[in-house]
Amino acid sequence: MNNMEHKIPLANNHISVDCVVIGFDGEKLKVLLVRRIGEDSGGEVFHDMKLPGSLIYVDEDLDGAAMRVLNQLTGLKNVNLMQFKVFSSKDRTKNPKDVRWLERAEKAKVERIVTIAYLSLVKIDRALNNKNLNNFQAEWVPLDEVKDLAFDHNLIIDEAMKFIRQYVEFNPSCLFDLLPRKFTALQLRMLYEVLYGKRIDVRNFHKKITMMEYVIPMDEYQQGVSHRAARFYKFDKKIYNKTRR
Amino acid sequence: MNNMEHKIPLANNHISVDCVVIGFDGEKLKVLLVRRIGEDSGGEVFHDMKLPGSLIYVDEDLDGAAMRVLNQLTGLKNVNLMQFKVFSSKDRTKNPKDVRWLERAEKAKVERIVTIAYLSLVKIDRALNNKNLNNFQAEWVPLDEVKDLAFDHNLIIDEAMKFIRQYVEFNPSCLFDLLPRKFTALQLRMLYEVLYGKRIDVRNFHKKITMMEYVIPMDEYQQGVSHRAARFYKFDKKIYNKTRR
DNA sequence: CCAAAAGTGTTTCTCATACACCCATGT
DNA sequence: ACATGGGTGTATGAGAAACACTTTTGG
Repeated sequence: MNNMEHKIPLANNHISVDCVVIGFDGEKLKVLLVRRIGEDSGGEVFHDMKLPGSLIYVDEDLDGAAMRVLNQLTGLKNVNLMQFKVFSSKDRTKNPKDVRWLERAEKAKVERIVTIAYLSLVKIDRALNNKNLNNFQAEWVPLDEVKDLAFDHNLIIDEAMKFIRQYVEFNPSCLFDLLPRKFTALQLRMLYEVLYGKRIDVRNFHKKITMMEYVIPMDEYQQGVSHRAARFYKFDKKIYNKTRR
Repeated sequence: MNNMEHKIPLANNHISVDCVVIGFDGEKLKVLLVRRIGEDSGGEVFHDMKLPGSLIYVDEDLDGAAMRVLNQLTGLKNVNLMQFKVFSSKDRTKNPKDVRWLERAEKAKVERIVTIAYLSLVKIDRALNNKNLNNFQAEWVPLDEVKDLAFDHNLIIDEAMKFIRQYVEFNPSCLFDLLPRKFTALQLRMLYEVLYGKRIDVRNFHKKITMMEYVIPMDEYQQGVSHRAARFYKFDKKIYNKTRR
């Protein structure tokens, strides 16, 4: 691929995808993790968590592999998957726990795995209670309760969050991927607050919503709440796309 | 790497890095390309251009490989290299020209090459007239004169430009990587104009410069120009880093 | 003195921020 | 009636944008 001097190219690389799937429950951001069962050096069984991921197969490209992982897990299709970073450090597989687990899982010695990290923002209610979540022992874990994960998956999540914050600025529509189809102003505001880690003034926020022509106030209100019912809003993708040209 | 059903993982992947090296000559953006010599289906020799790149070697990670490519070519060290996107589509190596060239260059059948694209912004004057540029038959090509390149390298350059525009917003200091150490207001303005593809009002721009505390006016002026001499400015990284906390 | 580019101020508008009270509903 | 969260308007300041003329220098 180059006309430089030739040394030994790295053959037999392993390429994987890992998916950071983020949901929002109206209060907190959650990440979708799958359970991993392994044995430590003393032969003791341990449980921990990891990001859903997979090596890539011969008949698919990276986007396809990420899509497959996400679909198997959540049953969701047509979600927006964004490739946001590659992790290729040699010591991402240096932990003996991880090495042992890998060699059992892949039945081969693994030198290094280059992983392409994907981010997806999903409606947590649509991806919840799916039987596949049980099959894969998957769980929604609040971001602030994520423990030590396999490999460098904690790092990958951190980078994903940095990416989202930047991405939202340029493409605010992705926020609505996290919210139910009908949502209240409070939900949207909480989402902003939790993403940027600071409080937002309620009145200014209502003005902001009013100025977003693609956030449509509905004639529908909350029901059965023990206080004034909040109005529902919906996101209009067509209007959004128009106003963004 | 996963606990999903197992199909055949893709072994023997090839992983490469490709570097989009951008320079600015005071008027236009240029990209560093290397010449490629191949044979078409009729056995005729053809010349075209490609991005500098390389497969990765066993003893290096991706950032290291990108660094090596850039250093061999330009002699530059300690430049800021940003990994900005992965290209993994199967048909990025579908052009018969490219297939033939690859098989000759790598002396093996190549199914697919996943490439990690890097972006680097450099001072064109420091990386010009380097003897290595001749050794590798490298050339600075104005962005608007780039012809059909090997593989999907045109696409990679397009994506690189999108990336820069976003990146500048968050990290304006990278603009000064493109300019000489001493630069005029015009040069800086042209850089903005060419990046965003629109004209900027001169007076407003001077105000903008004044407000950027990290752009220091010098007591030095242009010499030997047939009109009023422009003042030189310099970029102060220390001040920049302070004002960004 | 002419050509060519450098440099300079004021006004206007938009947008972000700060801030406090009344409204609707269920218990 | 009260507790709970929903919803509203105004005033201020900062930064972006529009706009035209004078200055310096070499030829």
